[in-house]
Amino acid sequence: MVPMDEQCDPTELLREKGLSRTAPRIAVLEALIGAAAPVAVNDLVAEGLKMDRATIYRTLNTLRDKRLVREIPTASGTNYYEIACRHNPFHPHFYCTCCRSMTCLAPLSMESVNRWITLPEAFSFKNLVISLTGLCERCSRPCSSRRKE
Amino acid sequence: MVPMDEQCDPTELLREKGLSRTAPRIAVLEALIGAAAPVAVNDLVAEGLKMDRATIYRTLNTLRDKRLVREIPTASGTNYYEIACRHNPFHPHFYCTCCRSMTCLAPLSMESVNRWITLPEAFSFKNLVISLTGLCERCSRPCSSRRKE
DNA sequence: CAAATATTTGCAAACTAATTGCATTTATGA
DNA sequence: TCATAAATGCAATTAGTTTGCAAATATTTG
Repeated sequence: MVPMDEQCDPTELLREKGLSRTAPRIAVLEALIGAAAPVAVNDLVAEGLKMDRATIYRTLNTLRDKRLVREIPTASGTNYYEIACRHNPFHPHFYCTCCRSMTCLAPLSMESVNRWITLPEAFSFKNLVISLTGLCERCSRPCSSRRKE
Repeated sequence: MVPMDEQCDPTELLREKGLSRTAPRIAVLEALIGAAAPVAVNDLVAEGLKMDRATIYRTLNTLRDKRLVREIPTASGTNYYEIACRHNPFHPHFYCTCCRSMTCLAPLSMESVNRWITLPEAFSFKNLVISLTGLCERCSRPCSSRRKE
């Protein structure tokens, strides 16, 4: 949960990036700022976001391009999104293939990442994703008899 | 490109994992062993794999579950696959959002990964993916005027 | 080695996530 | 406040992947 202070004020974030402040954009940013972990578009709708799915997708793409949100793909085909302000520094994620929830792991400094991962020159880097998959605490308990793919 | 020796013989790999040796499974394994980088199902078909797409997807899922192949998701919604024998140790990938090609980066020892990424106990780990996105060498050249998303 | 059983494949249809075209609405800047 | 550019909603579409079921293939058993 990211505290909503001046660094994470939707209106301010949009202004800084030169994006127009529309109701949908502010609503999406607020939802992401209030989320405890990355969410999928379905989650946003389920949580009551009252706008067309196409608008949500377009908004998320815009915010991702401006680096206001991070996009985390999963092999199930669903992308997850989280706010990318300085109060939510880069970190790996854990995706539970059973309940399809995402958990944030401990933040990782970019220096340590750069120490281990080197990109050939001439490649222009844009984004990094580190994700683990498996079963979360709840779903790995023996009693739970759900999808274990 | 992985040399096709005894460690990477499709028939042998299937036997070790207790999977029946069917023509489609062998063909998919051969295609992956011969690939220089992770491929998507579309690539396999384009390269001449003569089997139903449903069978390719089912086969890849089976091989992934048995840890014979690694599955690498992308935010574009397409999954990529690579062989996971000992001649192809774990490594991060670079995905070019322009030409949609994947490049393998330098291998990373699991010890170093474990030094930086810790998973809470009670989570059962199954898979790790580290991927960078951006533009590859070719697509980042100024003359190329294609998708730069 | 042949028959019985279990597994896998191909085909068609279905499903999910995400994108797109276009008319309408909303935000911005003079 | 008005003119212009940008963003939204709706409906339709695309792309990737999965699923049910009958036919084919592999494995097991006698």
